[in-house]
Amino acid sequence: MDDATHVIARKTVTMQVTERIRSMILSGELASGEKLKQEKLAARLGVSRVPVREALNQLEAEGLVKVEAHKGAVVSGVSIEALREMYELRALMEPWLIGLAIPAMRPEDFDAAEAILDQMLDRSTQVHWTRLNWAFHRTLYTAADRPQTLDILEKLYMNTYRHFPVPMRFTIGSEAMDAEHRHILNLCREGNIAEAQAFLKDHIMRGSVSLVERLQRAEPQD
Amino acid sequence: MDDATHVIARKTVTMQVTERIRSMILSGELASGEKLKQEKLAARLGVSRVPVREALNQLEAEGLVKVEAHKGAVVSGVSIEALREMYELRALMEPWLIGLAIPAMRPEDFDAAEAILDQMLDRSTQVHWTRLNWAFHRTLYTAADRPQTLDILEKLYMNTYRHFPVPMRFTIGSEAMDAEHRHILNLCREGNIAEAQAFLKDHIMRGSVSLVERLQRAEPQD
DNA sequence: ATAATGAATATTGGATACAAAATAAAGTCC
DNA sequence: GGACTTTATTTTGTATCCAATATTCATTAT
Repeated sequence: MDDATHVIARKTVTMQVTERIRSMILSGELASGEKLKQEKLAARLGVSRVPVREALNQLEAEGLVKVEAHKGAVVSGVSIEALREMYELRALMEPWLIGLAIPAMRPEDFDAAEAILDQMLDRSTQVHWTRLNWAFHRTLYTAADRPQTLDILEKLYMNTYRHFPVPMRFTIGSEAMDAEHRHILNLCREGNIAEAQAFLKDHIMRGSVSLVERLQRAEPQD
Repeated sequence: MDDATHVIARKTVTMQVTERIRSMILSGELASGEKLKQEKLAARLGVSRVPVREALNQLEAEGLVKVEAHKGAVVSGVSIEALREMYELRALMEPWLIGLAIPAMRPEDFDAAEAILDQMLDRSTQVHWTRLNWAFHRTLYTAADRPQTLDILEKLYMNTYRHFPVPMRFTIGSEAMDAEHRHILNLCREGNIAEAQAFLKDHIMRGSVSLVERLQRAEPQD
């Protein structure tokens, strides 16, 4: 087990703890519904309870945990309805964003997006597929210069992708998905705003139904 | 179990401090850019620094303060560009929401909305005009049953209305504004989704340009 | 046996104490 | 006199300790 050798300067302990717990949640190491006891986490990370508490509060703001007064924190689960709503929001906001971005996009933006797509084809990096996927989408929107909107979307991403059932995390990086991404990128290159918006919206909604169907099959009740 | 004396308790100190500071910011008692020193606030509220710290972190998540490591917290100002973006987001999300809500709205929803409009005409309550305004809008959207979207919008509201210049806080509750609100409500009653969406969007954008113009006149530079 | 009641334990919330960093204030050198 | 260095003070970050609340578990009564 690696540990302690992580001497991070200029970063507050709370920040480090926050990042650590966040990545444990996003990776699935901490599953939905799991109780996060301050003392256990503090001992495990070699710090006191205070930064752990602040980290848990921070993560609650990000929607990753739910903390109730005097009861403690649990890794937040997400209902199928909530997931649907998140995708609806994405389908609403992202086409709007890309419409603003396209006229402002520069060659380096296209290159950056394409580089990410190439990375996604690399089998060895598939573990991080979800992160690369968001990186790709975000790259398309940066030229729009709407930082608050991006923040909102980033939170939505974190809270959708971490709920992908395990088998799905590997199959989603398929050729079909790659083709869709490259199609979006091409439409951006051509400056075809209307088409890009429409296709992007469909792209997102396809992801939604695909995920929801999987989840409903996995746990029909509950 | 008869006395209604202290039944209100059940609230953690951190929550109380959070609400107190939040209302101080929203009311303008704490102005944008003001430094919020933990010790001062703690002494003023008669608590230790710990709940104050947690409150400041919570308020940062809400966008009301900005806290930098080792430097402290300040009441967050908002640039004109940021305000514009917030209004854009509202103009994007609220028409979508109302489109979902209208088919699901019930008589009591209409009544609740109208009651709020009547309240807004009461001169004595004008101090809370901004809150009533949001209450009205939110009432229009509750039937849509999109809780996460409402949360996002609520944050946006808090961060736009508190930047209204003081004179504006009293003039905005005008007859013209009231007429617009009632027009929106009527369109909902009629089930005229397309018109309601279009008018609502214009309504929001009118608010945006009105606010931005005021702010630019107030502080032309910066 | 089951439900209700009340101690015992575990866990979180808050206060105090200490450490680290930043800001303010002297002091030194040129 | 001004800029840089160094010291002192202030302020925030973290750890430790105590208090409040929730949870568990044994006890008792029905």
